[in-house]
Amino acid sequence: MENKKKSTIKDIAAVLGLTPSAVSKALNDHPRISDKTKIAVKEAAIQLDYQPNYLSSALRKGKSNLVGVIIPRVNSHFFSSVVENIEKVLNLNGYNIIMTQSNELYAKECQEIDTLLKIQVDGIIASMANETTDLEYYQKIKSKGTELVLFDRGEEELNVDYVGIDDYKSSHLVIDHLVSQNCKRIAHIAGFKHIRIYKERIRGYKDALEKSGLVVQENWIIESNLRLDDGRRIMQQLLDAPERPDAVYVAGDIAALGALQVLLENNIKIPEEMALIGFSDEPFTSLTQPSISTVNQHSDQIGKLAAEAFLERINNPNKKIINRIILEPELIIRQSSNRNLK
Amino acid sequence: MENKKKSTIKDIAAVLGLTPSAVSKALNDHPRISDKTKIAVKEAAIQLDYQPNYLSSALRKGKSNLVGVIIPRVNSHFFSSVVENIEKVLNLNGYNIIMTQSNELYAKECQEIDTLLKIQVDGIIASMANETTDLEYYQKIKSKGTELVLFDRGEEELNVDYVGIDDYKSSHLVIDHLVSQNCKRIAHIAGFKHIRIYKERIRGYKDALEKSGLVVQENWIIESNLRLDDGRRIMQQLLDAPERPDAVYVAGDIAALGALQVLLENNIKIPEEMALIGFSDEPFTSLTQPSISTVNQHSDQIGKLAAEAFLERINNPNKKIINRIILEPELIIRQSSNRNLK
DNA sequence: TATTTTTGTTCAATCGATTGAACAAATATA
DNA sequence: TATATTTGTTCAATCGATTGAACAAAAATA
Repeated sequence: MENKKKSTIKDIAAVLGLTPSAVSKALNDHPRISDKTKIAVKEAAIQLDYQPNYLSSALRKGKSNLVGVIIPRVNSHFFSSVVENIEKVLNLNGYNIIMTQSNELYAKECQEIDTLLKIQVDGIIASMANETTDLEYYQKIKSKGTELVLFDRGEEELNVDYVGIDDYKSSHLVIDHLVSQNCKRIAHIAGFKHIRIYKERIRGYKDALEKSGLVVQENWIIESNLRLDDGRRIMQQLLDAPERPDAVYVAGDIAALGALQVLLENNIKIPEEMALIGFSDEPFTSLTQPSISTVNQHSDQIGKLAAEAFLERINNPNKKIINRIILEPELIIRQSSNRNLK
Repeated sequence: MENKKKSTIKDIAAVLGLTPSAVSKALNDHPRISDKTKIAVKEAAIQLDYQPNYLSSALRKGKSNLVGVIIPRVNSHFFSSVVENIEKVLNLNGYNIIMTQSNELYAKECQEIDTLLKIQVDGIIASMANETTDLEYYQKIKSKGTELVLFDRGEEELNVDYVGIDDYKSSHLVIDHLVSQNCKRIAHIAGFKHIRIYKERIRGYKDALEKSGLVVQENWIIESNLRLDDGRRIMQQLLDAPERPDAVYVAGDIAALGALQVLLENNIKIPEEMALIGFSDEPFTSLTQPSISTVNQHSDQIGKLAAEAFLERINNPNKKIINRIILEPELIIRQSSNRNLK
């Protein structure tokens, strides 16, 4: 049962009376090898169930054909969909991916980067953890000569290819819609300002309010980790405040779900008394009662484009231009903010 | 900025006037190397920012120190928690893990196995996809001499180490509890019978009913993929039937959530008119209104034990005994089945 | 002093595949 | 026929680290 002897090019060579190098060249379609030999070698390879030794060829070629993907967490539809699409594109191009998650922790992220560099991946495609402010480890990736592409959460200072959506514009879509629904007092459950995407959403929120002639109240911009509990806690806080908002724009769907729970528990009418909008178009937003309006980030496109950016770079190592691909956000209007529908 | 030259043992040797082999031995604490040399080598290694080349040592030693983990899907608390704990234990022992997901698809699972074998992982820890009935690919892992440990979803015929819970007993806990709540007509939204764990849950369900003197109705055992929609569809079906059950035991939490949604939409009183119990203790079960009773599978323990089983085996390659570790399930009683509380 | 043992290091082969150079044979050209 | 070109294969070095054997020097024993 146990057939542990893996065959090598040496074995094939022995069978056919050739040298290992001839076999190697035949398998790699070297022009100087005759078609007759190539066919014979390839048949023998199948006969012997030959599998190339990845380690040795990677060592020799200085190329592993492995790409590391680092995401904050995996149980989010957005991130797992991005990874799925990265994988799809890279597999077609002979690469395999290694997926790791930082769990939003800087220390874990550093450890994952070290592991990936150790196994000598050809590149890393990453979205940064919430905690990450020190970019030293990302510099390290570049200084080792490993390709780096960031998506969604990425900082401009790193000067690497980036794929994401226009967060500033997303906020405009959200606020304009809420204003059209006649909302006047719009609060924002925000992500942390030190992360670029959340900073942009806050900036867009403020500018869009001013554009519509509404006043920006600083105490209605509340930063958090955007976990379920954060959404619950902050929504309760908003309800308890002397002046209640009549709409809440949450920078993440999970926190929006928490907010929704609190609203339901307090028998607040949605969207009449309070409109609610989330961010990311997680699948559950269409399943809740009422369903939650949200912003579609085009996770499939992001994954595809990030993978292509990596391929582009690995195939043109001395390319100097940095690509920043910014996709158009799309507002998905559901029950939680649509006063006309009800 | 770009400091691409990675240093090797050769560089260290050159600096100290030694040979590469002396350096290698010094770094690996070979007994025949003097302490003086060891210290000098290790200092030079730090000075030169030396990182061992994983590929070359893996090639030479025939050992990658990489373990592949295959799970059906990653956006489930149970699986991601198992992976987290596998990683924790293995990292401490000098291994790194590569996590992949099958998305419950047999074809994807085969592809992932091929990838993992290609990068020559030292072992694979896996939970099988729902679709998988053909065990050929798992045989392949073993025949290549790669260690294999299964958890949760695993088949006995494969004859490999396994970690899971006692599914038969779980059903007894569930049914006994429902009976104690005075439920008489208990339906079972089941997983597919061809998968051992679901078969066991069904067997336990039947036996427990009989033990309590209740009649087993075959049309109240409905197999499915246990997705959210399956739960919704089947619950609706049960509500529309001439005789309604007064309790439903669902073999998965996601499907239980679907069932709960339908019950709420139909204004059925829970647990008075209908009690509901899920399986896996996914975090959301405690967040719903009402919260869902469920079975705790000890994901942390499973991950830890699976990793330890792998280590045990890799350290004793000629060990013949197969370990089957079966953990005790724990019933978590929440609002959806506790008639006394309300 | 001669011989054995211990210690510290170097030598050389190895893991498996790749690749430019070298070489011989076959074919084409002058 | 002599020379140039093309074709098919082998040779040998290489990627970087590891490891048993060999060797020389130092220390211990007879």
